[in-house]
Amino acid sequence: MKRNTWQREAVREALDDTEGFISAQALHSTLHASGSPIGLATVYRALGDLASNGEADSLQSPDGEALYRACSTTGHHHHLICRNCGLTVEIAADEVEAWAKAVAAEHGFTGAAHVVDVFGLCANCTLLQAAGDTAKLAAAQKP
Amino acid sequence: MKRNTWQREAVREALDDTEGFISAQALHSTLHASGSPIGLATVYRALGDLASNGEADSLQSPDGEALYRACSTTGHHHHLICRNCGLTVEIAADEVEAWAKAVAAEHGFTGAAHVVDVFGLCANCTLLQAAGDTAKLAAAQKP
DNA sequence: GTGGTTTTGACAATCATTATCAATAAGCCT
DNA sequence: AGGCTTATTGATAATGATTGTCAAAACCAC
Ligand SMILES: [Zn+2]
Ligand SMILES: [Zn+2]
Ligand SMILES: [Zn+2]
Ligand SMILES: [Zn+2]
Repeated sequence: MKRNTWQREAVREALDDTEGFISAQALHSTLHASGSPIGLATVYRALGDLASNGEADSLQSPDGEALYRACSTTGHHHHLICRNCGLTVEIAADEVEAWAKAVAAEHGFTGAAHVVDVFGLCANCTLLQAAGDTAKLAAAQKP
Repeated sequence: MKRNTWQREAVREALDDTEGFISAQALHSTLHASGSPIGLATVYRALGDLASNGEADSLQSPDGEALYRACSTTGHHHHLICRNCGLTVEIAADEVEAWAKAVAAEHGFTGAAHVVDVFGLCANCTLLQAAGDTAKLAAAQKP
């Protein structure tokens, strides 16, 4: 049977307190920084479980790292992510869902799943960059 | 200046001879198997260069491995990929391009790029699976 | 051909993630 | 509350992909 531990709850809360997507490593650092003695392997396991349960969304960063996020939207959706500060917007796109389904069917593919993410610079980070304010840009940068 | 070496050409040709997406490691194995003494680091570098030049497409596999492919379509496009045998179909989708651009603009994001891939079981692999022919399924499986 | 510069490749180093496995602690029963 | 069974934890080792290093080899313009 599945047991409730403070570790799992700590990971869930830390993820809730995080605005954008975050890696297992970074979340572990955050937890440690706030005094939690939770182990790294446990963070990996908890995040994996949350993702399986659908309580967290996960995606691969452009450089191949797995990132997680506790999304407010419960159903299937996609993300618009700032590549500097990590700010994330949840996007529902029935249009894209239909397209993905149609494309797979058209070519005889079954059991189709899709990966759809948009990465860019959010309005704020764009301003900072335009102003050449590298200091603030770096400060806003996600870990 | 950029120099021409048989190694780079070997990687380009090996990639051309590969039907679906392939990892650097797998391509290196393939090359070795066909008698080439090319080094692993060189394969990584060559694939990275090809991807930068736009001569190859790259994407992150669901488990975070970087995969490469020499696509016939020159322009921007996306992929429908069999998760068993690697069979890949190139897909142009103006609809999705427009959507991605609109979504980014709507939220004030700039310099937007997008990741759009569809994974599924191709018609052939679907048949094999339906027939419970695990042997052939495994045989068709990509390395 | 020669020489300056780029590229290669064996190997070490890094980084994320997973496997181990003994010690711990949840939940259940009494 | 105390004890038992077993899922869970966490320190650490192991794995696997990718990148860094740097001396030796290969290109190419002259
Ligand atoms: Zn931002
Ligand atoms: Zn979708
Ligand atoms: Zn297939
Ligand atoms: Zn596109």
